[in-house]
Amino acid sequence: MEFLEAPAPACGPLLLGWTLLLGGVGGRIVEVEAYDGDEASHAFRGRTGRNATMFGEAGGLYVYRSYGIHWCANIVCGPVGHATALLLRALEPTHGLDVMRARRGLTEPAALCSGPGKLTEALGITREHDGLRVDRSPFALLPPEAPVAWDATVRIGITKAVELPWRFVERGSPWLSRGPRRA
DNA sequence: GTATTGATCTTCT
DNA sequence: GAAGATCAATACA
Repeated sequence: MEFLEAPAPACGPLLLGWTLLLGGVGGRIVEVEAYDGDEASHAFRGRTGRNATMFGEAGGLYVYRSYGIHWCANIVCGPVGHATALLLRALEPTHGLDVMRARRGLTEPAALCSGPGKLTEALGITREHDGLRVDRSPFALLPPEAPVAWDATVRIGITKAVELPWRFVERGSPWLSRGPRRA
């Protein structure tokens, strides 16, 4: 996990293929977005109550409420105080499929974790997990078994700094979030 | 198939 | 008081 000490845009491709588990439930990371001091970052205007976790150690989990309905989870990168993080946008479900299906009320595996709000619901991530480390219980972060081929595209769902190519996806993965357009 | 909108709440201005 | 790193349902072609 030493690679997380770098700013998020450099960490992004390296995080693809890792397996994130919460209580033994989760999957391979196939889509992330980097935020690093740009206008779309929650930390753009400095430290606040909400984004305090982003200013902490690399490997921490920054969880926030999105649109009043969903939770979104980031893995904090960079040196302490840099406030750079990777938004988890999609997982390939590999562990605890039955649990995730029950939480999401679905039978369709392709829709279990194909979006930031979906994967937090599937894993059961909430505000309680804000500030916890992804490499310690109840979380686990397992390295990729093989190198991952990836592409960089523009980020999704934001209104500022739209042009930065800071969305990283596993090439050809069928588990990606939908977004306005595919990569 | 694509486009539009409602749900619902925390945070910051 | 407005905006927002979303999702799912509905409306239209």
